[in-house]
Amino acid sequence: MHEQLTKYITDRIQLSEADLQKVLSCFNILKAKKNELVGRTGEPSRRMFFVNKGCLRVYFIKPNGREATRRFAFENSFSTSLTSFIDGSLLKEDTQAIEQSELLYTHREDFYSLLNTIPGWEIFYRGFLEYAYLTNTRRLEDFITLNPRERYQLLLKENPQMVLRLPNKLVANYLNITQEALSRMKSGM
Amino acid sequence: MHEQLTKYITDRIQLSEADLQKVLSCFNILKAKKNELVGRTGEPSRRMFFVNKGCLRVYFIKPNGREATRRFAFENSFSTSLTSFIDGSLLKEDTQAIEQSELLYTHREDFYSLLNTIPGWEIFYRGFLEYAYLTNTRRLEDFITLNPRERYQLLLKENPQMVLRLPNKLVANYLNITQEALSRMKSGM
DNA sequence: GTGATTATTTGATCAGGATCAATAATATAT
DNA sequence: ATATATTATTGATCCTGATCAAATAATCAC
Repeated sequence: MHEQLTKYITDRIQLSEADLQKVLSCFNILKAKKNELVGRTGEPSRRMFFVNKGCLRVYFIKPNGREATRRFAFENSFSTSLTSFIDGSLLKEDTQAIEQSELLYTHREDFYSLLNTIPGWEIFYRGFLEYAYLTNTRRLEDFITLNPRERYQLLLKENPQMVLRLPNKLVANYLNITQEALSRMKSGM
Repeated sequence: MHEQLTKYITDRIQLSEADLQKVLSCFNILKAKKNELVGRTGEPSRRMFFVNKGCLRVYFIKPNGREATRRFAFENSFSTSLTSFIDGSLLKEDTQAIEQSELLYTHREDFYSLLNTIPGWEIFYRGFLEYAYLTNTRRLEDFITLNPRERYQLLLKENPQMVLRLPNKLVANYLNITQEALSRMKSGM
């Protein structure tokens, strides 16, 4: 059950067998049904998820009441509502399993205690933060430099599986365009 | 010369006097003239700046040849081209002193060696990364949820000194709108 | 201080994508 | 399997902010 997570971690940092077991013991299993929310706005629980199978979607509600997708997390990736995870505040986003999913999760408190007890874990978290920053920066840059059509073409080029795997509605939402506009783009107009 | 930096650091982490001196000794002084570039796209040098006085602007060139402002850094804040600082790659952005400025800087190599030699420094950097992530996330959210007019109004509300201090051209660029549009917004249409 | 450059304002036009509406296709539940 | 709900497509219209252009105003360099 923890093989994928083990590989993910040991690919990134070096840990003694004992420390690795200590880390793994902080992760619990959670099976989520399609469309189930595993994190809800306003909840105090901040969990860090690792996706074994399936897909998570983090989104928030815009002032106009519509949803805005923050990101997707597919197999073998970590996902959390990082803004709340960082400062311990209540969740400001929902996290939804958009497919039937198999997740591992650790509570914020356990995660942070690992930072103090396992030397390598600070490096792991640093790497996580750096990667999160890079990803975010790239996404912001895409919004600043590209129009909707160009954003779609970039996604298609760099993440074709996302376009294939997800319903139009979610792809459009992630690109911050209407599904009508995406539909027209796909049909090549 | 290092008083502001000392305060900035000691407000955030606890350091022995010896460690503090070790940190401070890594920072050099740089006076920059208005419009001078203190970091250029393609350069190998990755420096972390602390603004004692003046203002830095980080920007990159869009595919269409125009500039896009990543952020401004005013007095008492750190600034670096973080994407290159993180992975050691060549600079992908310019950093410009938009006013006559007084800067302290440390080289990436020195900064990273502090991470290994001074225990508290890892915490300092973690805080820096977390803050950078939060800032970036908020900015991305603004682009996703607000139209140009609303972005301007938000900036005016949350950062009025930025609108007052900077030329329209740069404010507009930061908001990713044309200066014509900003001019019309300011005149209240 | 004067000329030259750069920034701001104002006007006219245009286009991309949003919105609204209706239908068709899929997926879901019982 | 059928009914229901959700998602996708297509069409018509509209609106915001971009673009282009020209005139002023403000800065800068010498």
